[in-house]
Amino acid sequence: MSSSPSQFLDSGSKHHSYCRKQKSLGVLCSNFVSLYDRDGVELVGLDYAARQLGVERRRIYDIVNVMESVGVLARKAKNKYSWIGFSGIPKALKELKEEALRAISGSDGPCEKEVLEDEDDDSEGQNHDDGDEKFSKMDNASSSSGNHISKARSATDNRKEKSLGLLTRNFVKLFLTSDVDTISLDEAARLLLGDISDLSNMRSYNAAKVRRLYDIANVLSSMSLIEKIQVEARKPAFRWLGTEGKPKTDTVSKKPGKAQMRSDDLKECNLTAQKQLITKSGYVFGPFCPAGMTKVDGDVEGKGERSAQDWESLACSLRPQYHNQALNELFTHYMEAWKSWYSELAQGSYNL
DNA sequence: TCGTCCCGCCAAGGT
DNA sequence: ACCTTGGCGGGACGA
Repeated sequence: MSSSPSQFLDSGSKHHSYCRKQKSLGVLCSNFVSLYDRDGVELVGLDYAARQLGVERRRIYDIVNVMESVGVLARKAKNKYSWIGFSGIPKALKELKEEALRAISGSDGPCEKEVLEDEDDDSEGQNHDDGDEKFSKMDNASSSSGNHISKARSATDNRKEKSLGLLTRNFVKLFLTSDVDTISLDEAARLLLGDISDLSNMRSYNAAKVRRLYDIANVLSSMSLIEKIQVEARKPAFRWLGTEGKPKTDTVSKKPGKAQMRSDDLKECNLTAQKQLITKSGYVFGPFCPAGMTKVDGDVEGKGERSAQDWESLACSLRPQYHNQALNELFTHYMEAWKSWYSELAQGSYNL
């Protein structure tokens, strides 16, 4: 199923072996964004996306889930999402924050447990996250500290509690409600960790969650909502950039917020180039040329056909820097791919 | 060595 | 019954 040639990933892979980096969720997310973040795009078809990006559908779910959690996408129907774009992030974050604050204030009882929206929220999982006052109480979906109380939660709840989307929201809430903008992986894992009651399983459970955290972090950082930093050896952490991590439509070069002016690595960031690549939503991203951009598959997606020239000039003149070095390197690769693709296009008809 | 995280199995949920 | 969704963790990759 993933055999369809990916214009994104395979363009240059014919000659060499497998490269793990090319397959990363972060890169995939970037490509996904490139594919959809343009004028006229309203619907996102999972199949189409998977085909275009040359990945199996399963990967699309991962991306879509975290993107939906931060308001970039909204599920419309089976296989269909509507593209809201980065402009939807502020609102989503606001809601998340309110939700989290409400939980903290515990307006109604103990700590409100995670909203299993569409669910009748049957139990009153109070959470017991021991002592991290600097972080708000996270609604530990699965916490159910009172291993006695809701022991027998429905399988559905159970499943939802562990969803990538929920984990993403909780992860984001950590930042939104705490007074720090950096959280170590350890901390995040611990705070988002569910059931601590069973120590025997804790290790593997935690490990599994950490894996998800990596997934989430990759997607979020590829959207510049967070960035991964290294506090100390072997102690990765995530820094919150939020909506300030990227310029908004009309505030491209406005005064940076706390997060925007991150030091070192970000300093590297080529803001000049970024300014030139503002999408309709004001988001800045790498000009990976999404195959299919010139051709609008009958499938809803991208009515935004834009002249190849536009893209070419973008590709030639811009060279955005990613916080993620891997992305940076990869970008170089894509530039090559782009060039060859474009020359092919220039020569003859390039039919997708 | 060990942090990172791809990959795909397979179960739950939906139609 | 078949399809979609997505949890999950083995194990490969890379620093």
